[in-house]
Formats: sequence, C-alpha cells, structure tokens
Amino acid sequence: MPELPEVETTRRGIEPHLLGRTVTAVVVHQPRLRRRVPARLGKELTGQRIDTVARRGKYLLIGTEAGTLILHLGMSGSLRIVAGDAPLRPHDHLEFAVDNGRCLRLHDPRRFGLALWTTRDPLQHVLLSKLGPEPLSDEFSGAHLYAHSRNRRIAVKPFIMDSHIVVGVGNIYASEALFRAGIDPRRAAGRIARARYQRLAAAITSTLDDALRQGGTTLRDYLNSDGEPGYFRLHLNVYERAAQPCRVCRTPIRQLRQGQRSSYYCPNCQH
DNA sequence: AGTGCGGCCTGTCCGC
DNA sequence: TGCGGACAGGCCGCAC
Repeated sequence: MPELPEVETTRRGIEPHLLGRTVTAVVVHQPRLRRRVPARLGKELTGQRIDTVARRGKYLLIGTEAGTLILHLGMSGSLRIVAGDAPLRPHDHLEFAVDNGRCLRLHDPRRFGLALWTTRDPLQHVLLSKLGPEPLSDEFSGAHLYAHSRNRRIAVKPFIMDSHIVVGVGNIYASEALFRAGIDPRRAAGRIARARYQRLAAAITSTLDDALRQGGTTLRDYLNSDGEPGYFRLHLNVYERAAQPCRVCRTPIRQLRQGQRSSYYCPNCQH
C-alpha cells in the first residue's frame, strides 16, 4: 500500500504521540507477518522511552536507548494512534501501549508488513544497509540515476522502483513520475540520456513532494494515523486511468504489465 | 551481477 | 448464489 509519502505522513502523524513516551506494554496478536515478529520484542521494548520516530525509505524506526523497533507497512499495513481501550479490529496484529493512555496499532490484512528489533544502528541492518538515497535529499540526483543505469537492460520503471537505486518510489509514483518526465516506462534504463535522467530525478522529487503535501494517495484503503485519507489521488495523471484521456493531450491512457505490476502511461506524451 | 519470477497473505470484484 | 481467477500503495529469495 504505502509508498514514501504515505509512510512519511504516517511518521509525522504518530511522532507527536510517541516522542518522550514510555512503552508500557507490547501485545502481539499475530506474530506471523512477512517475518515472524521476534519473541523478545515485548521484553526488550517495554519500559523503554521513545527518543526518536524516524524513517528510512519505507521503514519506520522507533528508537529507544535499548534498541530500535523497525516497522514496515508492506502492501496493506497502516498505523493508528488510538485510545488504549479502543476495540480491536480484525487484522490489528501488534499494539504498543504508551504512558499517556494511548496505543499504537499495526493493522495489516495481507501481513506483508514487518516488525523487527535491533540493538545496533538500524541503518546497518541487513535490510536497510544497501538502500539507495532518499529521493527528497540532496544525495539524490539525475547524475545518480544515470551512473547506476549504465549497461542496465531493465525497463526504467522497475529500475526506479528498485529501493537499492532510490528508496520510496512504488507502483503509483513510478508511473506518475515517468509521465511527468515524458519517459516511456518500457524504455531500457541503460538507454536513457543523462539530460533525461535529470528530468526524471526532478519528476520523482516533485511527484513525491506534491503527494506528501496532499497527505499521500488513497486509492482503496490507505488512511493516515488519524484515520484520514490522502488527497493526491485527485492529482494522478495516469495511475488507474486506463482508457481515460491524457490530461495534457487527450490521448487515451494505456495500461500494461511489467513483472506482475500494472503500469500506466500516455503513448503520445511519453517516449 | 543483473534479471525475472514465485511466494508471502487477505479482501474485493468480475465473469461464468 | 457460489466459485475461480485476477488483481491490489512491497519486496525478499531464488533460480538462471
């Protein structure tokens, strides 16, 4: 479900409720997520004060002196801050009670999400250490995309969705950024010129930034930590707009499959 | 090393 | 009305 704008919106939503709070209880209702929730999580985290609520790519990092809780929302995960006695919904797998009477709940019907615990630098964790740059940081640029795409035959759309190239670009924003940049999603990554990568990097940045300002994209079930949807859906140019007219040239938007994922593009605007 | 695919899960929708 | 199949904001791990 969530891409970078949704994860960052979630982070901003939960941070004020958690920062400086002490974890009073951890309840695991369903330990079978993408990986099994570590059995020692409750013992390690209970009694700890939350010092940081950070994000790296689509991973949320809840830091304490003893270690860091690493959360990933997968395809269908969401986090909510609720009253400690709020009724449990189906698929509320984890809850973290804090000392202000509230609790953080991980809800994830498909269970592709993750909850990990590390006592070391979370950025050195095996799942995080090889991630590419943050698209909203100065380390991300057209030059970076250009350099890493040389001799790559992979199509540009899955290329920019590879978190080892750049983090945070999922299936919606990959299509949207390629539309903004005027690049056909099927084009081989290694056959795109430097100048076009400058444009693509700018398109990725602006797309994610615009989506963040709108609180993310709600297509089906995404809600932020207050239960509110995101409004970037209204600004989507191609995603889930198959056969509808391009907002620029009126040509019908096309849909295709690239490695089991739907891609959308305008055959007139994108080459 | 890079590429592509299966698999992990549940819910919903669509065609028969 | 069931039932099967396709599909859904991700990404790891495994073959080639």
